[in-house]
Amino acid sequence: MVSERGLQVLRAIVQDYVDTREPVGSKAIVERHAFGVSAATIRNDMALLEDEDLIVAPHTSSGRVPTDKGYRVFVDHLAELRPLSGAQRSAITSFLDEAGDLDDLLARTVRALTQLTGQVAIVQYPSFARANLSHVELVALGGPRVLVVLVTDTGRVSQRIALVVAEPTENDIAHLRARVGSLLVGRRVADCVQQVTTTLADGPRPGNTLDAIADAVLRVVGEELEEFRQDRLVMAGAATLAKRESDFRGSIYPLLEAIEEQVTLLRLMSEMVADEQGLSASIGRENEPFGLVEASVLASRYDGSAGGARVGLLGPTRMDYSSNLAAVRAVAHYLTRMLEDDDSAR
Amino acid sequence: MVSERGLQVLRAIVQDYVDTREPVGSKAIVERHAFGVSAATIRNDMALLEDEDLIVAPHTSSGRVPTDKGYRVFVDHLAELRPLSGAQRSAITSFLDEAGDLDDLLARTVRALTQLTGQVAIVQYPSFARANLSHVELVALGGPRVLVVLVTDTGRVSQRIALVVAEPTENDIAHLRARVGSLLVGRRVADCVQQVTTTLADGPRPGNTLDAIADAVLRVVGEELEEFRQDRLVMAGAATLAKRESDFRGSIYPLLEAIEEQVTLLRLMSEMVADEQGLSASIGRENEPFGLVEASVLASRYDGSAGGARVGLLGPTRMDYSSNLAAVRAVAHYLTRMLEDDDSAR
DNA sequence: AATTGGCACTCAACTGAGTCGAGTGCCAGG
DNA sequence: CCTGGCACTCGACTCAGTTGAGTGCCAATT
Repeated sequence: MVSERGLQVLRAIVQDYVDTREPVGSKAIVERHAFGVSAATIRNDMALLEDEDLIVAPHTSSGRVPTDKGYRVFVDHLAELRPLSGAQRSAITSFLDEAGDLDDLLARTVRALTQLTGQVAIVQYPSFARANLSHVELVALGGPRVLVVLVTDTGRVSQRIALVVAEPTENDIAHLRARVGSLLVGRRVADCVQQVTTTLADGPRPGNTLDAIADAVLRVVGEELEEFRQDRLVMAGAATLAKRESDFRGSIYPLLEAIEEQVTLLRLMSEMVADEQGLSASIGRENEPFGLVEASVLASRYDGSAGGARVGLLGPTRMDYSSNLAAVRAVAHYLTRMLEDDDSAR
Repeated sequence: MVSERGLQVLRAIVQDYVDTREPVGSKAIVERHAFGVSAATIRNDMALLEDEDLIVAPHTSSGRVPTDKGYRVFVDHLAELRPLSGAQRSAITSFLDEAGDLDDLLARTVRALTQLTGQVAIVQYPSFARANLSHVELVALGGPRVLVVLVTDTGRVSQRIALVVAEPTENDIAHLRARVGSLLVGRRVADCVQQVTTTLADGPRPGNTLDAIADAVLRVVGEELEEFRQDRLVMAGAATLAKRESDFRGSIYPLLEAIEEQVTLLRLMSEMVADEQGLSASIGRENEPFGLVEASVLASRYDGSAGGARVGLLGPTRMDYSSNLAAVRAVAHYLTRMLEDDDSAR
């Protein structure tokens, strides 16, 4: 079993290794940290830590490096989150305060987070499945094209063009608007999807032109709603990976690909288990199913009236967990506040 | 002056170097290419090419490598575009045929191009400044929020929410819609911007609530129009840079950053000068003002009823210009065809 | 005048021996 | 349980020597 001092040694190793990028030896530890004991004692502790698979020696005779398990213990038990400086805090708030709509706010959030941490920042769009559909707007664009606009009560808007069989009259449009509106407005997005599919399935074959147009419009509405349910990510700082490249044994290709694909990261983030503070971390090999064995992801829940989602960052396993976790927590905090306060801006 | 055979030697050097990634020597050339002369003769030619700064020897005694100027001559005079295979052509067309709206079409275009070339693919949104505004739609969202939707005759749609001082009535909305519509509908986007700013500047201070609402709406319309004018890029394949990393002497950081920033690439692409086929290339040091000295950009113009823009790719200077230029040309060709044919889908 | 074979020369890349030193494991003594 | 001491390991570095691909140049050939 690892002693209390053993854990302090682990903490020292993690901190120094993150700092210097070099394996940490017993002598370096007694020099940099005020343990009241000799190097030989530290060595004994290190031998125990190695037995527990918390640290490992790259070569028979060199300093030790934390294992993924070591980082995990550090994050769970040893890391003291290093709070942001006042300047940083006010920089974040003023930067986020200037945001216009939701898209802008999230874009600013990732930029702030990547700036703060030097890592790849990620924010998940608030999930809209729980939002209610508040408006359906149809606009004849001339010819066989009808613009369909959906608006939720949480302020998300999306539009798409439906191609219909014939040019609808103003009257047709008004009629359709009423028809679709009564079917969907006021319902939750998740229910709307259901509603649309059953209506399309149950309804009689289109008997006349108007019915055919209605069907086409409904199909487009369905596609659009489907997109509401899909989560999306906003990211920034992908380029920073190139700077940290030496932190990765292999190529950064899988990371860049995951960033481009998004779907892998979405799955990863949604499967992370948060602690009581809403913070979560997935370290190194824990990301094996996602092909990101040399990376860590830190995330925090944030909330808004639309229902929350996650904000976090992606970086090499060898990262400064104390600072980065604190930054993620702070940004999530401010993001939540922005979304609660100022409903109007969304 | 460089002889005709000298140029053939340059071509051979470029091709072999791109192939093998290693400096090519005189002996390798006579082996791989059927020049009817001896290695010594080739050496003489190579000396001349070196005088002209078309090739360079990394070390006193090793094979030669093309200079940026050498690539330039190759691209301008020597490259025979290697046409795509039938399978590739039909893959592109069927992939693009499935596209829904404009966004989807462009997304598919970059994916096809990055697939084809293994490089970073880029497409510039069609410029909308010449398009006409065909619809302005206002929707009261309840409370002080008004949804503003703009539609151009080329099918681009964008929406944004305006915050106004008081909740407008249905009547107010109808009135505003007519007012803004008569001001802008039918005009070219570029003119609309002008129109909005002068109206906002000249008009009297808002005398009543409705005027204040009108002002707020107009301001939002102005912002939205401004965004129409800004060009945007769609990209894919950034991760491929990590694979080709060894082709870059320095870090790929500046490249990833340019990709993330977009604005650099936009400037670069807009300043490229196309040949009579609409193709253009910017090679290595020619990109110095943009900080991309180890990269090349190939681009081609494409056209649509909305007015055209550019599609292209970004990769290391040491790339297969023959294949890549052909791929860019082909993709631009199909994209143009899609945009001409099938106006309805946009 | 262009081409060619021959030849001396250069220089990066590789090899192998030797040294250095940071760091370890272990042990006997405090 | 801690500590100083000590033998040991092994990567990193240095240095000299070798190899070989490739060049530049020149005199001879066509």
